[in-house]
Amino acid sequence: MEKRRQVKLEDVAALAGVSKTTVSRVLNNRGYLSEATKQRVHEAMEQLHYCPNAIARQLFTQKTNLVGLVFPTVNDPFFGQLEAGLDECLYENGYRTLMGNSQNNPQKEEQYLQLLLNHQIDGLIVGAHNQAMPDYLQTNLPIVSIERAVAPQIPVVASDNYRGGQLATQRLLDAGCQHIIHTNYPKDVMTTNQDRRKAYEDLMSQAGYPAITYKVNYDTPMEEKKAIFARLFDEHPEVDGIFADNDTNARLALTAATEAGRRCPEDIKIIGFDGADMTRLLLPELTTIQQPIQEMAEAAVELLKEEIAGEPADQYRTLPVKLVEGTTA
Amino acid sequence: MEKRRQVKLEDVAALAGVSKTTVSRVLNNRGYLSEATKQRVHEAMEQLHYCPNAIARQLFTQKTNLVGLVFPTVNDPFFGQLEAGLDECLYENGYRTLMGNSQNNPQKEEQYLQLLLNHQIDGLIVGAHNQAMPDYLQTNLPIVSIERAVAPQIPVVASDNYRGGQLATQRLLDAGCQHIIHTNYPKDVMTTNQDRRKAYEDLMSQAGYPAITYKVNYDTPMEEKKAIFARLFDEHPEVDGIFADNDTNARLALTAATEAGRRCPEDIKIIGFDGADMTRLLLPELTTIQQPIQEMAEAAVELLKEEIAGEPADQYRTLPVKLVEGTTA
DNA sequence: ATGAAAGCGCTAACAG
DNA sequence: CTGTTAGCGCTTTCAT
Repeated sequence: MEKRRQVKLEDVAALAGVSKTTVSRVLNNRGYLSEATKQRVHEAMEQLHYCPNAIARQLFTQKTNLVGLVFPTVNDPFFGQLEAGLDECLYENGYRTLMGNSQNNPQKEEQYLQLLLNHQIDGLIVGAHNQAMPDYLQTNLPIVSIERAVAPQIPVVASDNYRGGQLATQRLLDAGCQHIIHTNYPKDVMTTNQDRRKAYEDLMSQAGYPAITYKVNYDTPMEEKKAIFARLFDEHPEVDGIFADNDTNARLALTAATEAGRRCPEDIKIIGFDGADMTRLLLPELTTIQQPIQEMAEAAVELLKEEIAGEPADQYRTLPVKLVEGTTA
Repeated sequence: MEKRRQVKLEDVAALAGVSKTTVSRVLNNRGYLSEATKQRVHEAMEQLHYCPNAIARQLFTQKTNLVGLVFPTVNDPFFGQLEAGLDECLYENGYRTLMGNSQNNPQKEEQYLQLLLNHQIDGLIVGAHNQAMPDYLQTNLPIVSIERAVAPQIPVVASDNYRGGQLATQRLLDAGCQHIIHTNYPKDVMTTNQDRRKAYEDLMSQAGYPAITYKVNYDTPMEEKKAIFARLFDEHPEVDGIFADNDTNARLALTAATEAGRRCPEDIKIIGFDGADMTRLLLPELTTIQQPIQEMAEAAVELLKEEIAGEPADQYRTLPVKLVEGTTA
């Protein structure tokens, strides 16, 4: 191992003609110090280009100022915006962000968790969507979950998914749709997306229509997803409305509809869910239910801070959604 | 500071009736060990739920297995896919990823860099696009740059931007466009995007047409960007082709064109740059120049590994681009 | 207002 | 094959 000799506290102390303690005090601005020594120490630091070694400090304080993020992937309009928001909030609160793309692979999620724990992170924000329930509980690490019911004692930040499902379904019903199909995760995946389904089913039932949900898992390969939507139009030629549980699926539905010879919104109306900035930019014509992503990020960091401070955090924080107008529904 | 008493090496040693050294040896699978002790130590670890403290190890080895990523934001089709790819490659090579969204703010970039250095990261991959040249050079940290000329001695991974610019411009010329306008960063921003402009200018010059480039900086607020494109159609009603330096700008051009009453591709042809998966999914009709994002990520990690290993890394790695067909050009 | 010394948890000479 | 010892760079009692 190469010994890249680093400038350390001791060197600064030697140059300034004081003890390590004093330099440490200057560094942390703690305790009584004469202006004169402060000055001298600062000069010595400058001169040596001193850069404190966070690792050594961490070893002592048992604090890393590192927060892990475990989500399926950052390459997604929703998760990308969310993680960017989280990173920003965390940064403002003095934390650095450790990325963990689980790719919806439970095994990889476990591994990541283990690695992040090894790194002695101060906290964890999770939003991966898996069947399996990871051993997050084994540890007493501060954790916040986003849009996922992980375990009873772990706080969850979520948008008002049920309300969103209502808004979406009602919109299609109001537009005169009678054969509305929904897409969502398999029922055993523990995400709050399931509340969107619940609302859909409730409203369809009230309206006296059958509820039909096509399973589209997050990590289903793209080609397979496309096939599912093609099949949807095949199996249900009567469909005149689609409520997709996220915007990328809505886009696939739109493409499949066009390929099946339907015009949107004349023949079929489509509404999505998420309303991330990038989707709004690239596909502004999509009508969708928008989640307050930035606020969710802020709420999550807020809750995490409370947990880290040892305060009893709220168990659940629900944020409002809204319908944004496009031309597809 | 709360003393959450952690199980440590010493406890395991005590329980197993051996020395710390032996436990350390078992942990790292180093040196000669009898099967019997190995067994006993493993049992003790199990029993105590021992989890090695990476910080302590890092302090000794001077290695953190942490690599910092400094890009404008992860909330972008190109950067999102790139960072996801980088994270995956780094993970496979035993590194964890530290996120650093500089938001194209030179000051924030400096801060991030400083913080990452404090965290004793093993390497850095940068791709922020700023005017200012940060003090990356002060340090002898292994660094790789993506799509940005940072400094002479820092390796750069880039796609063949000049070729991409040629492909795009030629495509528009072939389609009969005579008034092609380009968008790009201001000239003082040190990104390889400038090569796209160069190719455009060269081909336009060859064809005997004037080259007109509208400045659209990455961090220009969205509303302002929209205004720029509206103005473009105002100032150049004769425009019949747009070569945008990235896909989101191409989307803005498309919207502005529609709002100006032009049909695409009948009245105006538009071609973008990047071809990220998310853009392909959400806006498949866009004709664009596709960068091999995954390969770029792999190449960057490859180069970084070489640097970390102390091998002399190549100074430049250029990867091929290709035109992907849409209906806008 | 400043310093000496102990120790955070782990690893690696060097002995035995 | 295993243990003793010193030390990675920093912080903090406890003295003075």
